[in-house]
Amino acid sequence: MNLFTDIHTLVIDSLTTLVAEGVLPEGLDFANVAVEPPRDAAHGDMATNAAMVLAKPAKMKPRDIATALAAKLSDDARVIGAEVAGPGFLNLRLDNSVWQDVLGQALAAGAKFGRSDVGAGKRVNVEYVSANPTGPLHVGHTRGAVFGDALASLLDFVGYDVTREYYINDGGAQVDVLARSCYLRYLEAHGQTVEFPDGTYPADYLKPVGEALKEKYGDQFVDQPEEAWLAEFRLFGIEAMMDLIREDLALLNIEMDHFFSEKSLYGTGKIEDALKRLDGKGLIYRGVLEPPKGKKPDDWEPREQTLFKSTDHGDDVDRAVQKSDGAWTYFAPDIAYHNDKVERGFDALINIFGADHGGYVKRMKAAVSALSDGEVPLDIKLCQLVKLFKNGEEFKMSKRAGTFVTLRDVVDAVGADVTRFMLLTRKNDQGFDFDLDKALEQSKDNPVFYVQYANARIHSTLRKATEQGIAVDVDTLSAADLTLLSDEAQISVARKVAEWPRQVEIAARTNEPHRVAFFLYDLASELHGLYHLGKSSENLRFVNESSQSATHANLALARAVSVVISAGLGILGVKPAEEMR
RNA sequence: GCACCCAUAGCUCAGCUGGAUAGAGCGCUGCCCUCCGAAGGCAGAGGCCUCAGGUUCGAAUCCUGAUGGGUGCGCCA
Repeated sequence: MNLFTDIHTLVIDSLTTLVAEGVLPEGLDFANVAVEPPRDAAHGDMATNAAMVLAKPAKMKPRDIATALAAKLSDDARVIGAEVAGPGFLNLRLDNSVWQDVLGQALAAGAKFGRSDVGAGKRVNVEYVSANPTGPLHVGHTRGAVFGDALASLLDFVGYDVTREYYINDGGAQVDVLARSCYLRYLEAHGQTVEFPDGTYPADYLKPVGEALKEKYGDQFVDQPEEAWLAEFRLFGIEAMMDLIREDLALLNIEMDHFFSEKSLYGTGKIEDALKRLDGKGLIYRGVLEPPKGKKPDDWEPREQTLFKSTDHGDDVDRAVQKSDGAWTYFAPDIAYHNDKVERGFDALINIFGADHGGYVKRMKAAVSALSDGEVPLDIKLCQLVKLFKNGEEFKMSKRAGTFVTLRDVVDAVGADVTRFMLLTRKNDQGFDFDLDKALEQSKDNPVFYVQYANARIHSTLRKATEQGIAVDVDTLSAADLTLLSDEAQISVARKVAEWPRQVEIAARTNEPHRVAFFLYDLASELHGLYHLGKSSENLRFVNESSQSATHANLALARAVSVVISAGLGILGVKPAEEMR
């Protein structure tokens, strides 16, 4: 299915034969032998570095190895040229039929084209968003939400068994603050004038919660002390906020498989169990932490508390799991939560954090490493900050000034598809300036539009063909004589299509969905280019009046491109457009 | 003070885990609609990949150290 792995296999087989024949010495390690598309198409279709990698261990000249390998590879029908170049590269030229075959495969596989089993059904847990249940999602959360979701889809595409998970921080002091803020709105709903002291949330989105509380409880808590209503209001508030958050996620078509409650870890022995597990490995001890350097802690005094020896697993300092008064730190339930993930049997864990949580990476990795004895890898992807721009000016976020830019604001402004694509057209660890005006522009400057346009063009062409009485269904196109696609421009597009399975694999291996977005842009560019060549040469026109068989072949090519664009956009969570409006 | 991330064209960014002459969009200079959507295409100019060392056949990519920017850093959440 993946042409590159096929050729890689061919190269390795040929090398093995050369060893058997005594041309190459025994015991060579072929692990570093790579087969890649050369950067410059003039160098051929594929290139291998085998000769250079093996030259030293084999104690031979690279060019001698390359020459021997070239002779072997030329025996394969697919290889029509093998040239030694530069320091010892071996450039392979493949028969056009190779690319034409791939198009046939793409049409036959449809939406499945590019899927693979490299994930081997391994269970991966992708935790993302995990915003505190104290309000709607804002721009900062949006990037992590989109990134995590696309990554999950990507991993699913290459054969992992993926669980999308959200950790609800409903156990700490911030939900008490929420409860108090809800109470103030509740009083307000009863006609009182309220003020929001420091340490409460004055936000408008709690007004309806206040109303709902009034609806539910009437005035029974109006003059009551905090103990009377805190627990109830907290529960109610969290539920309301999670509803809000779920709605926000739905705006971006994100649906979680599992919501995990921090609260469920308390009073159930889960935290104790997790720490016992660490203790059993000798990683829990009583001790005193060094004061933090740099900042001048005015109220610092050394106190003995329970610590996790995270330095044994790569952290810079050991971390407290229990405060000196015996209460759990924030880290303790986090350990328990990840212990739970390990116990649920996941083969790999991925967490998506905002840049502001960069400081927790080491300790979380240390915890998972310790809990799973290094068996379960935890990859943490940090999403850097998003700055919003409109009319060339930056939108500053400030809760106090009330300029709180929500996820909903962004989606309202540019739509879910644009939001998703734009945020994914960037490496996660790169900061992002999101220009809302540009995102709405319908031009080449806007990658979403450009890719969508390519797909719409294909469908427009297919519609046009249908109007002319030409059959464009998949069966007809699959039966087309693809050998007619022999022009370099057509083969070039086919090459790009053939690259898709490889690109998804790379993207999945590196946990980098942005690679998919960039690939789609390139593919769209190929398509636009070929389309315009049709203006000058008739046989490159998708609909060719003088030859029905050429038309079918061209439309097969176009449809194969569409198949890949649809699949790629599917991974990114963007709906492929069949026409532009 | 410490940790993590980033530094590539005037601007915004890619660069397939070490490969050949470092790519794309915008902007700039030109060209291309009697034609399946010009909402596009083609071409040109533009680079000491921040700097200095190191590793090797080979470095934008890996290591060390600077410099500049970002994000964090107690028993907070």
